[in-house]
Amino acid sequence: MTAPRPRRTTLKRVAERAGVSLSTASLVFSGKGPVSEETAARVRTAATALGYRGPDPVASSLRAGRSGVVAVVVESPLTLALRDPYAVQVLDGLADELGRDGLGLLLLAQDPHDLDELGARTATMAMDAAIFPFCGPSTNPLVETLAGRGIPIIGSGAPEDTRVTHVRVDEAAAQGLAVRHLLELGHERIGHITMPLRPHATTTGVQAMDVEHAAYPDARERARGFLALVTGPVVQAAAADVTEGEAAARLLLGLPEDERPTAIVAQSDLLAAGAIRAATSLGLRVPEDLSVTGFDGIDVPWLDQTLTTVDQPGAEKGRRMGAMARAAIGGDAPIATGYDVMLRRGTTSGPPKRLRPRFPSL
Amino acid sequence: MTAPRPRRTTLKRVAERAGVSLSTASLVFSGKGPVSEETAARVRTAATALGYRGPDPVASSLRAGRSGVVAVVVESPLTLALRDPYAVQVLDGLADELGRDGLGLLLLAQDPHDLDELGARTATMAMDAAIFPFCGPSTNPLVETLAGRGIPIIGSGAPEDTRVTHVRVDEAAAQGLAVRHLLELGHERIGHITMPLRPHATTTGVQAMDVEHAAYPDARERARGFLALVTGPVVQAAAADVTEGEAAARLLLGLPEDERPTAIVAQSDLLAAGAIRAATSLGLRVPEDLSVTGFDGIDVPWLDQTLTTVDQPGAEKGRRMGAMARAAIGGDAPIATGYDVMLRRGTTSGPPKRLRPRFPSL
DNA sequence: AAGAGGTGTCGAATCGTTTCGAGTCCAGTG
DNA sequence: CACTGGACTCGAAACGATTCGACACCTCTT
Repeated sequence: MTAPRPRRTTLKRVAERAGVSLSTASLVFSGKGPVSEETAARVRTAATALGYRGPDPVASSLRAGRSGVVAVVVESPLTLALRDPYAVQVLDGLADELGRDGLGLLLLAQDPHDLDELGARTATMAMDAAIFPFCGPSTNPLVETLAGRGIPIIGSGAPEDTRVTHVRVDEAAAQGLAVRHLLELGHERIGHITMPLRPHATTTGVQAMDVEHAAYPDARERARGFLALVTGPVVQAAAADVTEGEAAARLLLGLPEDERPTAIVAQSDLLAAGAIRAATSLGLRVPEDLSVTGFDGIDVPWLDQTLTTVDQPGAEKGRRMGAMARAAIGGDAPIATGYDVMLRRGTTSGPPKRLRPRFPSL
Repeated sequence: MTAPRPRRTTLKRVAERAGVSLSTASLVFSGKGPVSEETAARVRTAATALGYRGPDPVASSLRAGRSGVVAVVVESPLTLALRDPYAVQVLDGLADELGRDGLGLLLLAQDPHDLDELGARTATMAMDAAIFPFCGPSTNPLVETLAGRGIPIIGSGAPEDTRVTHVRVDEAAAQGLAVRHLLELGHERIGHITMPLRPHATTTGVQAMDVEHAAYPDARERARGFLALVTGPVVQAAAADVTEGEAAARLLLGLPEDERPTAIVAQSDLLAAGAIRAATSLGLRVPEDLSVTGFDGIDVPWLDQTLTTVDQPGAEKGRRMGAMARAAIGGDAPIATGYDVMLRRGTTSGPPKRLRPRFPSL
């Protein structure tokens, strides 16, 4: 936003040179009105001669009252958010769907240490809609700014605000699918690894109360879904990645043997992968000694197993949000929709091994 | 681009209501000119009363001749491109640097099956500069469109075009670092795994000629760097990911024992990780039976080893390109720059095991 | 008291399109 | 021949801001 740009060739100059009116020249480029082939050719020749670069998108936008840009807000540094293949899937579906309407995807990464910086940009960047596609915090100051500008906002559960139209998954029920599966297999001691419950989380055991006060709705709902079915130890991971998943699992597996869970329900596939690593390095076999379930249904090609997981097609979710944004831009009031997920059985869950029963059978 | 939007409150109406001129009202919001506190208050009151949402970014852009948007072109579906943590690092650095100037990052994913679709968007979206941050094809039709619009273009080696200003790494020399390292350790049979040499590549052995005709400059240059120092089997991976890296390595390790490489130079860390998996599953130990080197220097937390790799700080590279875009927008002619990388020794390389010497020592 | 130097305010021009309504011209119809 | 209806073209009015230069008006100097 500094030096002045060299003046560009304008449509007006082209029109003058071609000896037609500005309006006619415009018609030639937009192809909207009837223009004789001869005139059109003259205009095109003039354009080429003058090095005209086509209608200025900004001017078109001003006239059209629409910029063709949809903001996608990522509530953390990209390196963190996009570490998860699931997030990338969502983004891909989103980009694809927006592309269908010729809409551009403006990627806004929100630095948790400097929220205001992004606020300024959200206030001054041209956009027709905004999307919060990931499990971000339940409240976000950007919503205020955006809603204030009259920009339609789409989210997936978060932020929790009436001005945000959601693509909603019943996270609690979804997580419950995995727990039920383990219960049916006969597990009695099940541990849970949550995604971060709030910014700057640490990997540590948490209580039901911490869950209730979580800042991130997705993590909270999944944990609620877990706690609704069983009482078991819950550990929060500092980040939804393999390293922290492993650390969290070590906490659970470090319990005395008769308290140690025979199954771990992780809130994401990456966390589950970490749990499997922890088990392996402790000499536990999966699923014989420990069952593990994930969430998302991503590819984990470097894992030797197929995860039992709650399958949540990310690309489809992204597309759904993209379609909602399109609708909102088209002037339709966006409609919140639900979304179904399914349990997919893999090789990482099985019946528990009954070891050293406390009360030997008679 | 369909229904008309409801009219928004304009600055003009605010000015009228506040009883001041349009120019004064503008001054209040931009904070540029001297305005008495009293007048400013009146304007702000009027704005609130009318629900004025602040200056329209599009109108400002038109006036300023600048949109504040930088396009970032990804030459493949996002799921492919962002699978690589290195790419994400670059993107992160880029976003960060652009953010400093309040610039937005417009993410454009180019579907290899429908190049024209993106062409239309590049032609009609507002942007002040464009960046090709990844190892894309050496020629790209978008360059024509963008250059034709007079938009400055930044790239990292690709596309190879005089209208693109590059942040250049001597890829051949960089890859040579890894090869030299292995030669110094005493390896004599070294294999090479390349990233895809062209769109729609398959995992298969390739010849020097294929390398020379590669469509992707980065892969080509690295392979050249390899071939300049040793003659060894070269296998192309269909994608720069773990799965294809493993498949490619199997091809190399399937050679008869006395031709089988004792070391593999991979063009990316993900490929190297795949190679290590292949070795492990074949019962070969790394580095005792096989040395493996990567390229990029990313975190591979699920690997039990530390990769020996050519360290190429991605965030820094992204920042560099972002800074160049900023400069170009500021009106400075962008200057191509070079970039240094270093070999980082890890635990995946060591001296070769001398097995069954053909000429037993006397 | 005249001139210098600030403040605060305003009018008008400009940014580069798109689109609406009206007007011209000409061929076809009754 | 008068009239209707296309096909084509045009002028002018938006779209919503920013900014330059001019103009008051006031307060200090000298």
